[in-house]
Amino acid sequence: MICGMSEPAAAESRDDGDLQPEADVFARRCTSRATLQTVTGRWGILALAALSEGSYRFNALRRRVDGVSERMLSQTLQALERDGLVHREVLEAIPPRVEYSLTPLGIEVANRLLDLIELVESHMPEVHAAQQDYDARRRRPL
Amino acid sequence: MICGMSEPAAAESRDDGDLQPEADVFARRCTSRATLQTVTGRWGILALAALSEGSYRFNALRRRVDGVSERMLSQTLQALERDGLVHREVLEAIPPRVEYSLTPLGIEVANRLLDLIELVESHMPEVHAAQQDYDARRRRPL
DNA sequence: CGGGATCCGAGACGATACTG
DNA sequence: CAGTATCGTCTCGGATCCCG
Repeated sequence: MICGMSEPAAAESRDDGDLQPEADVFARRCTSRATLQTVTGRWGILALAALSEGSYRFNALRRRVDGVSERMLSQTLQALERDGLVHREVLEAIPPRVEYSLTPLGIEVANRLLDLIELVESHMPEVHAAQQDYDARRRRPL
Repeated sequence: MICGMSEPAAAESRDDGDLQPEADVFARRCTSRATLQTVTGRWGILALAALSEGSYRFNALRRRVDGVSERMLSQTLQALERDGLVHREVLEAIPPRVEYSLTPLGIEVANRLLDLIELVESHMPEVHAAQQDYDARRRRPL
């Protein structure tokens, strides 16, 4: 089973969404849902999208992803590295130098994200119109 | 400019990421980033993915998206409706009946999300292997 | 330069109760 | 059935200080 999250001794197989042969994001405890979150999280998307342009050093990436704090970028990169999407290479030098780049899987994921980003960006006028429409209708329900 | 968020009287144009002719998720205050978050948020993805299977009523959708609370589903659907991705239709009847479905734009977005979901699900074995590798290396740094 | 450790507020989230 | 309201919890995320 792909969905399994081998927890030491908590909540054994009384669930039904746990015995599936394949990953299913709709199942509550499926690990694919967690992975999807690290990928689509607030900073995960942007980090992957930025790294799809090429490798970055920590602070360069921080400047590229406008608004991210050191802490969150560090956390995000660790999560992405753990899931095998980002490769971290420490270059022995003074001052320290660390290069981040995408793994093959990371590239695949990033490509999908870029598709999505491009789609959303190109349709922002529609979205803004819908928002104004919605907000107007909510102030005067009818 | 697409990135603009017309705020009454706060933080005028001393920013640089605000005068662009196009949307850019990398810019801190770009509205496309917010939209991307409602779309890729924890429940947003799953709601859109579920609705790509066809229209759903509120509680049916709640059952489909395993683990979501009434509150969060309601919030998520409102955000998606506001951005013009989900259509909400109230059928006058007793008991009340509300159908949720995707708009044309919502379908486009959902398709991209399904691509991403499928990719992630199919690579979960790789991800799990990477995680175990990472965790093992962190316990014994070298 | 590339982070880790800590503190703390804001918002996400879930459970429950209530309404039309 | 389809939500809203309220509350308490808990994680996210920013600011700051610190170290190699």
